Amino acid sequence: MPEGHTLHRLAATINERFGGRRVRSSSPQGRFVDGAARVDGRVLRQADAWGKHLLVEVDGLAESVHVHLGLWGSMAVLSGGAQPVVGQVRWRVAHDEATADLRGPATCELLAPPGVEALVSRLGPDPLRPDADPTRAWRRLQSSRSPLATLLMDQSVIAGVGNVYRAEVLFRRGIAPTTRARDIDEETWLALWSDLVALMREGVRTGRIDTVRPEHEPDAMGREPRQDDHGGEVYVYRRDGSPCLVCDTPVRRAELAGRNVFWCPVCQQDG
DNA sequence: GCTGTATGCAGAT
DNA sequence: TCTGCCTACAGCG
Repeated sequence: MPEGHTLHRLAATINERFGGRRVRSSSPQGRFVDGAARVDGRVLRQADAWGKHLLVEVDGLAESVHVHLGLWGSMAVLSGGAQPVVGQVRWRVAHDEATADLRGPATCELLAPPGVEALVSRLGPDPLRPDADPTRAWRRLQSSRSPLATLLMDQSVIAGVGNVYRAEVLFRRGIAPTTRARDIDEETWLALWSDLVALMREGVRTGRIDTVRPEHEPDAMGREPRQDDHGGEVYVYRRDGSPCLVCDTPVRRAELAGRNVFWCPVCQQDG
Protein backbone atom coordinates (compact mmCIF):
# COMPACT_ATOMS: atom_id res chain seq x y z
CA MET A 1 0.00 0.00 0.00
CA PRO A 2 2.34 2.59 -1.30
CA GLU A 3 2.90 5.95 0.27
CA GLY A 4 6.45 7.17 0.86
CA HIS A 5 7.04 5.06 3.95
CA THR A 6 6.50 1.90 1.87
CA LEU A 7 9.27 2.85 -0.53
CA HIS A 8 11.76 3.81 2.18
CA ARG A 9 11.04 0.58 3.97
CA LEU A 10 11.46 -1.33 0.74
CA ALA A 11 14.77 0.38 -0.04
CA ALA A 12 16.07 -0.63 3.39
CA THR A 13 14.92 -4.21 2.90
CA ILE A 14 16.55 -4.43 -0.52
CA ASN A 15 19.83 -3.05 0.85
CA GLU A 16 19.76 -5.49 3.72
CA ARG A 17 18.89 -8.57 1.70
CA PHE A 18 20.40 -7.84 -1.72
CA GLY A 19 22.98 -5.05 -1.30
CA GLY A 20 26.44 -6.16 -2.44
CA ARG A 21 25.09 -9.46 -3.73
CA ARG A 22 25.30 -10.81 -7.26
CA VAL A 23 21.72 -11.31 -8.44
CA ARG A 24 19.70 -13.05 -11.07
CA SER A 25 17.26 -10.67 -12.71
CA SER A 26 14.30 -11.55 -14.88
CA SER A 27 10.84 -10.43 -15.98
CA PRO A 28 8.53 -13.44 -15.76
CA GLN A 29 5.59 -11.34 -16.90
CA GLY A 30 7.55 -10.18 -19.95
CA ARG A 31 7.22 -6.42 -19.75
CA PHE A 32 10.71 -5.66 -18.40
CA VAL A 33 12.68 -8.32 -20.26
CA ASP A 34 15.38 -6.12 -21.75
CA GLY A 35 15.96 -4.10 -18.59
CA ALA A 36 16.01 -7.19 -16.40
CA ALA A 37 18.56 -8.80 -18.71
CA ARG A 38 20.89 -5.81 -18.34
CA VAL A 39 20.85 -6.31 -14.57
CA ASP A 40 21.15 -10.10 -14.65
CA GLY A 41 24.40 -11.46 -13.20
CA ARG A 42 25.55 -8.12 -11.79
CA VAL A 43 26.05 -6.99 -8.20
CA LEU A 44 23.17 -4.94 -6.81
CA ARG A 45 24.83 -1.91 -5.26
CA GLN A 46 22.10 -0.09 -3.36
CA ALA A 47 18.50 1.02 -3.36
CA ASP A 48 17.33 4.53 -2.46
CA ALA A 49 13.87 6.05 -2.08
CA TRP A 50 12.85 9.59 -3.05
CA GLY A 51 9.23 10.20 -2.14
CA LYS A 52 7.28 7.37 -3.78
CA HIS A 53 10.09 6.51 -6.21
CA LEU A 54 12.61 3.70 -5.78
CA LEU A 55 15.98 3.77 -7.52
CA VAL A 56 18.19 0.69 -7.58
CA GLU A 57 21.84 1.01 -8.55
CA VAL A 58 23.73 -1.89 -10.06
CA ASP A 59 27.51 -2.28 -10.41
CA GLY A 60 28.76 -1.72 -13.94
CA LEU A 61 25.45 -0.31 -15.17
CA ALA A 62 25.13 3.43 -15.74
CA GLU A 63 21.35 3.31 -15.54
CA SER A 64 19.37 2.77 -12.38
CA VAL A 65 16.24 0.67 -12.14
CA HIS A 66 13.43 3.14 -11.50
CA VAL A 67 10.31 1.75 -9.83
CA HIS A 68 7.06 3.52 -9.05
CA LEU A 69 4.35 1.38 -7.48
CA GLY A 70 1.37 3.51 -8.47
CA LEU A 71 -1.90 2.51 -6.85
CA TRP A 72 -1.56 -1.26 -6.87
CA GLY A 73 2.11 -2.05 -7.04
CA SER A 74 3.90 -4.15 -4.45
CA MET A 75 7.25 -5.77 -3.93
CA ALA A 76 7.40 -8.97 -1.92
CA VAL A 77 10.66 -10.31 -0.54
CA LEU A 78 10.68 -14.07 0.04
CA SER A 79 13.33 -16.04 1.91
CA GLY A 80 14.71 -19.36 0.75
CA GLY A 81 15.68 -20.91 -2.58
CA ALA A 82 13.84 -20.99 -5.89
CA GLN A 83 10.30 -19.63 -5.66
CA PRO A 84 7.37 -20.34 -7.97
CA VAL A 85 6.12 -17.36 -9.93
CA VAL A 86 2.68 -16.36 -8.66
CA GLY A 87 0.62 -13.82 -10.60
CA GLN A 88 2.09 -11.08 -12.75
CA VAL A 89 5.71 -10.61 -11.71
CA ARG A 90 7.15 -7.70 -13.65
CA TRP A 91 10.63 -7.91 -12.18
CA ARG A 92 12.24 -10.65 -10.12
CA VAL A 93 15.61 -10.21 -8.40
CA ALA A 94 17.02 -13.24 -6.65
CA HIS A 95 20.06 -14.93 -5.17
CA ASP A 96 20.30 -18.28 -3.45
CA GLU A 97 18.70 -17.14 -0.19
CA ALA A 98 16.12 -14.57 -1.23
CA THR A 99 13.76 -13.48 -4.00
CA ALA A 100 12.14 -10.08 -4.54
CA ASP A 101 9.04 -10.00 -6.77
CA LEU A 102 7.69 -6.73 -8.14
CA ARG A 103 4.03 -6.79 -9.14
CA GLY A 104 1.75 -4.17 -10.64
CA PRO A 105 4.08 -1.17 -10.72
CA ALA A 106 3.08 1.91 -12.67
CA THR A 107 6.75 2.22 -13.69
CA CYS A 108 9.64 -0.22 -13.91
CA GLU A 109 12.35 1.01 -16.24
CA LEU A 110 16.04 1.64 -16.65
CA LEU A 111 16.76 5.31 -16.14
CA ALA A 112 20.04 6.98 -17.22
CA PRO A 113 21.72 9.50 -14.87
CA PRO A 114 20.20 12.60 -16.49
CA GLY A 115 16.77 11.05 -16.07
CA VAL A 116 17.50 10.27 -12.43
CA GLU A 117 18.61 13.84 -11.87
CA ALA A 118 15.48 15.22 -13.55
CA LEU A 119 13.29 12.93 -11.49
CA VAL A 120 14.84 13.89 -8.17
CA SER A 121 14.90 17.60 -8.98
CA ARG A 122 11.19 17.76 -9.77
CA LEU A 123 10.28 16.32 -6.36
CA GLY A 124 9.61 18.47 -3.33
CA PRO A 125 11.29 17.78 0.02
CA ASP A 126 10.69 14.27 1.36
CA PRO A 127 9.93 14.15 5.12
CA LEU A 128 11.77 10.83 5.30
CA ARG A 129 15.06 12.24 4.03
CA PRO A 130 17.17 13.85 6.75
CA ASP A 131 18.42 16.64 4.48
CA ALA A 132 14.90 17.71 3.42
CA ASP A 133 14.11 21.43 3.64
CA PRO A 134 10.48 22.07 4.67
CA THR A 135 10.83 25.80 3.96
CA ARG A 136 11.14 25.00 0.26
CA ALA A 137 7.66 23.46 0.42
CA TRP A 138 6.29 26.37 2.43
CA ARG A 139 7.36 28.82 -0.28
CA ARG A 140 5.30 26.78 -2.75
CA LEU A 141 2.30 26.99 -0.42
CA GLN A 142 2.65 30.75 -0.25
CA SER A 143 2.52 31.14 -4.03
CA SER A 144 -0.54 28.94 -4.60
CA ARG A 145 -4.26 29.59 -4.60
CA SER A 146 -5.06 25.88 -4.13
CA PRO A 147 -6.26 24.25 -0.92
CA LEU A 148 -3.53 22.95 1.35
CA ALA A 149 -5.07 19.48 1.05
CA THR A 150 -4.44 19.49 -2.69
CA LEU A 151 -0.84 20.66 -2.38
CA LEU A 152 -0.09 17.98 0.19
CA MET A 153 -0.69 15.44 -2.59
CA ASP A 154 1.46 17.34 -5.11
CA GLN A 155 4.76 15.49 -5.26
CA SER A 156 6.58 18.56 -6.54
CA VAL A 157 5.61 20.38 -3.34
CA ILE A 158 6.22 17.59 -0.85
CA ALA A 159 7.34 14.09 -1.82
CA GLY A 160 5.97 10.89 -0.34
CA VAL A 161 2.65 12.00 1.16
CA GLY A 162 -0.39 10.11 -0.16
CA ASN A 163 -4.09 10.17 0.59
CA VAL A 164 -3.86 8.47 4.00
CA TYR A 165 -1.11 10.67 5.47
CA ARG A 166 -2.81 13.73 3.99
CA ALA A 167 -6.11 13.05 5.70
CA GLU A 168 -4.51 12.05 8.97
CA VAL A 169 -2.01 14.88 9.35
CA LEU A 170 -4.72 17.47 8.60
CA PHE A 171 -6.88 15.89 11.29
CA ARG A 172 -4.04 15.79 13.82
CA ARG A 173 -3.25 19.46 13.18
CA GLY A 174 -6.95 20.47 13.29
CA ILE A 175 -6.89 21.96 9.78
CA ALA A 176 -9.91 21.70 7.45
CA PRO A 177 -9.12 20.40 3.95
CA THR A 178 -10.59 23.55 2.39
CA THR A 179 -8.00 25.78 4.06
CA ARG A 180 -6.03 27.74 1.46
CA ALA A 181 -2.36 26.88 1.37
CA ARG A 182 -1.38 30.56 1.38
CA ASP A 183 -3.29 31.09 4.64
CA ILE A 184 -0.95 28.70 6.47
CA ASP A 185 1.74 30.52 8.42
CA GLU A 186 5.25 29.13 8.58
CA GLU A 187 4.98 28.01 12.18
CA THR A 188 1.82 26.02 11.42
CA TRP A 189 3.51 24.48 8.40
CA LEU A 190 6.63 23.48 10.33
CA ALA A 191 4.49 21.84 13.00
CA LEU A 192 2.59 19.90 10.32
CA TRP A 193 5.90 18.90 8.72
CA SER A 194 7.28 17.66 12.05
CA ASP A 195 4.17 15.59 12.56
CA LEU A 196 4.59 14.06 9.09
CA VAL A 197 8.22 13.24 9.82
CA ALA A 198 7.22 11.42 13.01
CA LEU A 199 4.24 9.60 11.46
CA MET A 200 6.11 8.52 8.35
CA ARG A 201 9.17 7.35 10.30
CA GLU A 202 6.85 5.23 12.39
CA GLY A 203 5.36 3.93 9.14
CA VAL A 204 8.80 2.91 7.89
CA ARG A 205 9.45 1.15 11.18
CA THR A 206 6.18 -0.80 11.31
CA GLY A 207 5.15 -1.06 7.66
CA ARG A 208 1.69 0.37 8.35
CA ILE A 209 0.06 3.75 8.85
CA ASP A 210 -0.94 4.33 12.47
CA THR A 211 -1.89 7.86 13.42
CA VAL A 212 -4.17 7.57 16.46
CA ARG A 213 -2.74 8.97 19.68
CA PRO A 214 -2.83 6.58 22.64
CA GLU A 215 -5.48 8.61 24.47
CA HIS A 216 -7.85 8.25 21.50
CA GLU A 217 -7.42 4.53 20.97
CA PRO A 218 -10.71 2.66 21.17
CA ASP A 219 -10.06 0.96 24.51
CA ALA A 220 -8.99 4.25 26.09
CA MET A 221 -12.29 5.74 24.86
CA GLY A 222 -14.40 2.81 26.08
CA ARG A 223 -15.25 1.70 22.53
CA GLU A 224 -15.09 -1.54 20.66
CA PRO A 225 -11.79 -2.09 18.84
CA ARG A 226 -11.93 -1.32 15.13
CA GLN A 227 -10.44 -3.10 12.18
CA ASP A 228 -9.27 -0.96 9.28
CA ASP A 229 -9.06 -2.25 5.73
CA HIS A 230 -5.61 -0.90 5.06
CA GLY A 231 -4.05 -2.37 8.20
CA GLY A 232 -3.45 0.66 10.40
CA GLU A 233 -5.31 2.69 13.00
CA VAL A 234 -6.47 6.04 11.66
CA TYR A 235 -8.72 8.94 12.67
CA VAL A 236 -10.56 9.76 9.45
CA TYR A 237 -9.21 7.99 6.36
CA ARG A 238 -12.10 5.98 4.87
CA ARG A 239 -14.08 6.38 8.06
CA ASP A 240 -16.78 8.59 6.48
CA GLY A 241 -20.12 8.18 8.24
CA SER A 242 -18.48 6.76 11.38
CA PRO A 243 -18.18 8.85 14.54
CA CYS A 244 -15.04 10.91 14.99
CA LEU A 245 -12.77 9.21 17.53
CA VAL A 246 -12.46 12.49 19.43
CA CYS A 247 -15.87 14.22 19.25
CA ASP A 248 -18.34 11.63 17.83
CA THR A 249 -19.36 13.85 14.90
CA PRO A 250 -19.74 11.75 11.73
CA VAL A 251 -16.59 11.85 9.60
CA ARG A 252 -17.16 13.40 6.19
CA ARG A 253 -15.89 12.61 2.71
CA ALA A 254 -15.67 14.76 -0.41
CA GLU A 255 -13.84 14.71 -3.72
CA LEU A 256 -11.03 17.19 -4.11
CA ALA A 257 -9.08 17.29 -7.36
CA GLY A 258 -10.31 13.80 -8.18
CA ARG A 259 -9.31 12.17 -4.90
CA ASN A 260 -11.37 11.39 -1.81
CA VAL A 261 -10.59 13.50 1.21
CA PHE A 262 -11.86 12.65 4.70
CA TRP A 263 -12.22 14.98 7.66
CA CYS A 264 -14.08 15.80 10.86
CA PRO A 265 -16.10 19.03 10.41
CA VAL A 266 -15.83 19.86 14.11
CA CYS A 267 -12.22 18.99 14.96
CA GLN A 268 -10.89 20.56 11.78
CA GLN A 269 -11.42 24.25 11.09
CA ASP A 270 -10.35 26.63 8.35
CA GLY A 271 -7.13 28.37 9.28
C1' DG B 1 -17.58 -14.92 -14.10
C1' DC B 2 -18.48 -10.14 -13.62
C1' DT B 3 -18.15 -5.51 -11.40
C1' DG B 4 -16.30 -2.20 -8.40
C1' DT B 5 -12.65 -0.51 -5.88
C1' DA B 6 -7.95 1.04 -4.31
C1' DT B 7 -2.85 4.60 -0.30
C1' DG B 8 -1.08 7.31 -8.08
C1' DC B 9 0.07 9.89 -11.82
C1' DA B 10 0.59 11.36 -16.72
C1' DG B 11 -1.27 13.13 -20.75
C1' DA B 12 -5.01 14.94 -23.36
C1' DT B 13 -8.88 18.13 -23.48
C1' DT C 1 -11.39 17.99 -15.39
C1' DC C 2 -11.29 13.72 -17.69
C1' DT C 3 -9.31 9.22 -19.23
C1' DG C 4 -6.36 5.47 -19.14
C1' DC C 5 -3.32 2.37 -17.01
C1' DC C 6 -0.54 -0.89 -13.72
C1' DT C 7 -3.18 -5.73 -10.65
C1' DA C 8 -5.56 -8.27 -6.99
C1' DC C 9 -9.32 -9.14 -4.38
C1' DA C 10 -14.03 -8.69 -2.25
C1' DG C 11 -18.68 -8.88 -3.16
C1' DC C 12 -22.13 -10.25 -6.00
C1' DG C 13 -25.16 -13.37 -9.12
